[in-house]
Amino acid sequence: MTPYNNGSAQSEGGSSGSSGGKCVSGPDGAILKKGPWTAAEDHVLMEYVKKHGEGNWNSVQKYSGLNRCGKSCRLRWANHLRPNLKKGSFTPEEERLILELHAKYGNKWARMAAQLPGRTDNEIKNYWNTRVKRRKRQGLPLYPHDIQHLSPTSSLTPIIQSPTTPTTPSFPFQSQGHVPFSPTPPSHSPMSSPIQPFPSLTSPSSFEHNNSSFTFSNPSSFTFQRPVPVLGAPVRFKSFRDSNGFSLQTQQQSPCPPSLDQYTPNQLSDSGCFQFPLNFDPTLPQNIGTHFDSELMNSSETMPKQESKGQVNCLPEDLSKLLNFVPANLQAPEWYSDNSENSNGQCLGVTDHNLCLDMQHLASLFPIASAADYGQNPASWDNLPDICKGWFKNN
DNA sequence: AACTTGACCAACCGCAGCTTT
DNA sequence: AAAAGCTGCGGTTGGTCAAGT
Repeated sequence: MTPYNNGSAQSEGGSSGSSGGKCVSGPDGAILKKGPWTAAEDHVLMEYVKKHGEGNWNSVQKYSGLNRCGKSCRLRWANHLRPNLKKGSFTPEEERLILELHAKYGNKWARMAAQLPGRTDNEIKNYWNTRVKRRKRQGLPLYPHDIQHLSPTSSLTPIIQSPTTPTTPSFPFQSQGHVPFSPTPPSHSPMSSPIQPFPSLTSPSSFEHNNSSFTFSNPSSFTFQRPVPVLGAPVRFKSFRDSNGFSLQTQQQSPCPPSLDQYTPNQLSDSGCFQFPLNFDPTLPQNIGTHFDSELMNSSETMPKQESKGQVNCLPEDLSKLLNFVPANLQAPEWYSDNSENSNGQCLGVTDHNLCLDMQHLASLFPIASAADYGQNPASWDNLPDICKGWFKNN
């Protein structure tokens, strides 16, 4: 019945389940369960995450008694249990976006998912593979004509491939002197590449840094090269401390969320959630956008990974100032709100959408409050763009 | 009604990259 | 510097269901 044999397969090998391989047995040799999750298991996992936050997936079994390997727990959480997940079929807008993103990035599902709030890489991947199959059978091109130009293989040759074959296009033009545009740039770990140059929030109206541009036309309108999007998943940032002493931690180091006591009352809402301390004006014109320049983006995407490492510790001071308003123990990726409508609705405009994602991305870098609060705080992280507007307004 | 096919979905696997020891 | 551990990503597999034959 179930494709996942709970006995035989697990007896093979002796993997601890803590590495990237099969989840066959726990650290103590206990047989780990595979296959579909039960409601009870879901509940246990939910409770665990509420209590300890995300990360430390290999501890789930240890502390919750759940007989699942860490990988399985992470996957279950990311794809099914985490708040704000959208269920159901993709909307036409989402489908369109997927096409565009795939034309740009290739099979970078996580990257695409980062730009589709509430959607998981797995969903997108499944959707795409299904689409590939269908289009192939129908003899249709993968991309509509108006999107094909985005594709690096804009030769308009239908990119029909086996669904099991990576659909990452090749780049026949690269040898023809075109600007290399890799849809599958070097894969960046969310936090290994995080460090696209951050803008200096008090800098002159514009500047360039390395190959990226950041323009700052007025305090409430700016563009910057979006960082490499990340999945709304826990980040690998173990810790970070800037020159001002700001520290950033994930649950990996601090499984139990620290108390909020250390924050001033105006940093915490009644519900204990963080609020931006400045005079936040929700009526501020929605004129903060990102300048989404694929070429610029590209240039950074191809940045050697080593660079990012060096940049981790050189956040501009002004950004650090901004970040200082964000409690280090806040623990909430962008989806930490049970109001999906709200979350999605805040990212309506195309440009704001990008910014929103970026800010959510940024937000996801910071662990938020007690995880028990998630779902009760629709205004915690999803409003980071607005938070920034408030910041700009007051600076 | 039984069978086939396609779409959708959930979950596993292996690998790679990063962090920690 | 190397090994071990952890996490995330992309590819793949296989079950379920609905529509078609």
